[in-house]
Amino acid sequence: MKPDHPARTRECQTVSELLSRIGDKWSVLVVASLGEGALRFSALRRRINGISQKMLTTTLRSLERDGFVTRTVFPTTPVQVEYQLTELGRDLLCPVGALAEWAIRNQARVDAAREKFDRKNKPATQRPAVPLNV
Amino acid sequence: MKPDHPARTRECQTVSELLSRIGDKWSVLVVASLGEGALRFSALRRRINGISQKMLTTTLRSLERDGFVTRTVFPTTPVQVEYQLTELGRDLLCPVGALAEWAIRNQARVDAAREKFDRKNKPATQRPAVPLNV
DNA sequence: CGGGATCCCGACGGATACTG
DNA sequence: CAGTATCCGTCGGGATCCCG
Repeated sequence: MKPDHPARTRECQTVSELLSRIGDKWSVLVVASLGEGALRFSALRRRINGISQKMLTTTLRSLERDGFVTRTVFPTTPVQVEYQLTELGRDLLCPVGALAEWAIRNQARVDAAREKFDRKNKPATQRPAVPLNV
Repeated sequence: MKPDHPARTRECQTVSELLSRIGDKWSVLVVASLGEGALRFSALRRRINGISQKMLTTTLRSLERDGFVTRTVFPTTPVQVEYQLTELGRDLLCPVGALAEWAIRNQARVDAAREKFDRKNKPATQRPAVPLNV
């Protein structure tokens, strides 16, 4: 296939769309947390550490919709809800894991590049912190 | 390392942060477009197809800051600016490519899951399309 | 040509309160 | 316990105009 083949563009958009979904603030953390086994709502929330219950719900719904997790309700009192990766979800963990390794290995390089860029271009972007008491 | 080792959490956050950056609307498309060689601003904009000049600028600045692309200005009249992947940027293309392949291979599965979910849960979320001429 | 500066709007996401 | 509902601020991102 030619580098600038039309289909190439569509494929990139497909990737873009996937990244738009799992590239949000919490999806990857949720999927990774479920990577080692099923978890209940509260357990997930405790494990993820900064997530609000609203965003956990939203994220789980989205992942369920896309077929990455299943949601099982146990009609106890009070209710228990268990979340678990589907086979598609576990499958997704592979390429995401590769990206994860890359991110961990190259984090220092990115940080260094960023510092260098900031030092060079915008030493003046510093906030006055407090504009005094006018 | 234990599955719930504290460092595990930090690593996931690192991955989350990377995804937050390249998971935006255009970064991957830009990086992919530059994957086959350097391009000028206008060429990039023509190639990407729906991007505004503001977002192309913003995205390129961000990628430059993180050390993924270089920006070279040719002081002709009018100016020419060429963008090119760094070694870090080309390196990033590997895991992203893996994710890309996954997205392309499993697109149908995700779409199917989504349709199924929507049919089951929300047949009423359909928009009125056009609210008539009030 | 390659942007910078503004305006504007909708989506994302946090905080809080309430419910089955 | 596992949400839903509401309010609200922030930010992404498009449109438009201008500039060296």
